[in-house]
Amino acid sequence: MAVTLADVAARAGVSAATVSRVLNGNYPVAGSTRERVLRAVDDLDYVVNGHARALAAATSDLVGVLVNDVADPFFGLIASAVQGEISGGADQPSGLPAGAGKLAVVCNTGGSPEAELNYLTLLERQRAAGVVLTGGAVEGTGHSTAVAGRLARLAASGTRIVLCGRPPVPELADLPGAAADSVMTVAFDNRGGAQRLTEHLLALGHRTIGYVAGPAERSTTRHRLEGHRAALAEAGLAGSPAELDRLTVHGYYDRSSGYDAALELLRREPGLTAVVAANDTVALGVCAALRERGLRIPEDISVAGFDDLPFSVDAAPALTTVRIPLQEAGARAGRLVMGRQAPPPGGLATVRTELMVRASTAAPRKGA
Amino acid sequence: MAVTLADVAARAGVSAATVSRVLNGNYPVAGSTRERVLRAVDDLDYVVNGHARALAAATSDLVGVLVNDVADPFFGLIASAVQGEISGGADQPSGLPAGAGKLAVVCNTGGSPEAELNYLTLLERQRAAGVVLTGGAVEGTGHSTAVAGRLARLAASGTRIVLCGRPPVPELADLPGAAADSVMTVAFDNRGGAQRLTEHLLALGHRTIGYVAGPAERSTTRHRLEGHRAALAEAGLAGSPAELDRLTVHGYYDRSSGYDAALELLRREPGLTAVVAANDTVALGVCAALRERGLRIPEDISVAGFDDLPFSVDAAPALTTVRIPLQEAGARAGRLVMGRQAPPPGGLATVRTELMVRASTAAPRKGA
DNA sequence: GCGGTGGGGGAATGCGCTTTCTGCCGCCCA
DNA sequence: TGGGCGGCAGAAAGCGCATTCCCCCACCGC
Repeated sequence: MAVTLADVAARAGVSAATVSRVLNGNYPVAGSTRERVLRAVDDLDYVVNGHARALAAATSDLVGVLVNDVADPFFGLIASAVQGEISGGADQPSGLPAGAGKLAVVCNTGGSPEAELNYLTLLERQRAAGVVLTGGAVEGTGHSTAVAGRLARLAASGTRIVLCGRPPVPELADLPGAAADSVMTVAFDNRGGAQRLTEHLLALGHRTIGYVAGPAERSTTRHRLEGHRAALAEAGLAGSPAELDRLTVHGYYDRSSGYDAALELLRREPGLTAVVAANDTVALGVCAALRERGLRIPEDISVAGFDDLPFSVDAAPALTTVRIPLQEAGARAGRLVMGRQAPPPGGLATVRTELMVRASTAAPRKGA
Repeated sequence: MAVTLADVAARAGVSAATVSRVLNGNYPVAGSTRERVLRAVDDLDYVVNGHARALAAATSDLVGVLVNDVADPFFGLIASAVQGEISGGADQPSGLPAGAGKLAVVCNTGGSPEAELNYLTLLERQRAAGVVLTGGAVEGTGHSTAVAGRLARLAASGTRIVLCGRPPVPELADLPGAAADSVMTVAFDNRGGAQRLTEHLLALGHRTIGYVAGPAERSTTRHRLEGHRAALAEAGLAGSPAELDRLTVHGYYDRSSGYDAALELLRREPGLTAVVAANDTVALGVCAALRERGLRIPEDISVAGFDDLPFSVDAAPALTTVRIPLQEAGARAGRLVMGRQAPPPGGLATVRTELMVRASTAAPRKGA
């Protein structure tokens, strides 16, 4: 049915080996022969069988990209950037001949640890050339150990691993031989960003700041919360753990969680003058809830987000937030996973975050 | 290095064939034998080689999803939904045994026709089980013919094809044999939605309506524009082609295009009372430009978008737009491409769009 | 003119798995 | 008791390609 190498060889009057060599260009072939082969390939509309090639050459042109949810711009931006890098450099996905580009397999884990593990297995099955893990790690349970195990096996079999926006995995630091070098991390400075954000609020005069955190078991949640509390502590506002927890509500990284959390915070502390959200999406939910309660932003209450997603600047009002250069981070992860860029020292690179002060934060009202 | 079927067979004291049968469960194997094999698999941490399997069985667990840009929520939402369906049903991506789920290969074409073609070749190379093409088609050039050709070949080789948010390809209607049934379309009613949107504006009393269209050669752009003009014509406001074109500016589907286009429209027609944008993202850019010009929305000028992306409700003001059930459409496309749902009659399903009237549109000022 | 040399091409092997095609064994029925 | 049959398992033939090894044939130097 399908056209095979042998068909092309027959038509060009050469052996299959020669066709293979022409296609891969890794062996000298006379110009005239090459031309005949190429013409035959064209005539027959031949397309190599990737599986056969992968099997014979023990290589793969797949790179897995694990994300919590592609529909979330945070991950979409990263995935897009990774994809741009791995599919044949800066320009278009390479044509037939070159083919240095690889295919991105985007895996939606939905934030589920089991799904993450399953996808890792699927990728191992496909002998993926590389894997990019994005989003915060799930901590606490045995999950991180399980992931570490899978990653170790992947790394051992030559798969390059890049953690993007996720802390390094200690278990992977001391892998035998070259495997250790194939695990790299592009981390975000969540802690520092969160700290600067809260410092900004404190500088404006806020003293009663609510915090809408993400799911408790995620590293991203923890780091941002730590940064927030570090700022509080430095300002001498640490308070008791109970007090801190009273002004902290956990939820998911989505709009409705922000909405619910804002209501809850208001119930716990009507004197709130500012709310920091886990991310911009959550912040939008917070704003919606506050507005429905008749509060004006930022006159009555300030709101801040995180990530600086594209829509944040168009929100009402424009959101004060912390910018993470997601596309740059994703691009870098893509280059690393492709082996096109030297690994950073220690295999760890941390991308800076930047405070973006906009219209959703202001000094609290005098009365407050 | 890697553990193979033979290793497992040896450890279990059976032949490779038996191991294969246990793993695939497509042949009777005695319970005790199965158990021994399973234990060996577990002991050895065996993971099948997907390429070898694909080669031998002439099947693949890859499904390509072509999008213009994953970072764009429009495509992210669709991709996410498709992905959810193909990776093992409603729940998590199937574990090791079942394995009915497939992997989604998300391909960012960046809207480039060549990239689209290249990806199609790459997917053919991987003998993809299915391909979902999203986003409007590029019309006019020879591109659609080229795409039709590639799709025809894919379909002929058993790959299921689903066009999502893209008009049917006429050349593919009369493929020989079963191939015709493997091409399906989930279209969006862009035309109808656009028409209802403009009718809404007309009903409010607007008579001078600017239109910020997408790239001229895309089918989506054309359909929305047609709907818009159909509404105008029905209201007896058709005007001359020149007049229509004067109030139409083309750009990309991004924020900055909307920004620039709004300025241009204002220059051409200061008396504008409403602007319809190609999509919500563009509408945001339009709003930003208008606001900078000191115009209030909707008091001075109304703005409408399209798609009803998640952020639209949180924009300032909340955007009037046309909702496309993207996740449902994507999920349907996913089911179709997996063969889990019977193809719609004629292979064509059209998803309805719904007018969402919100705060960005209102009656024009009396003076205008 | 002869052995040497090296560029170019073919034959054959194997990658790891699926899948006939056989074949063995124990059981039932005549 | 013997022929058959059903339930299982093994042997082996590929799937389509990359690659190693080998060979052939100019062409060169002596």
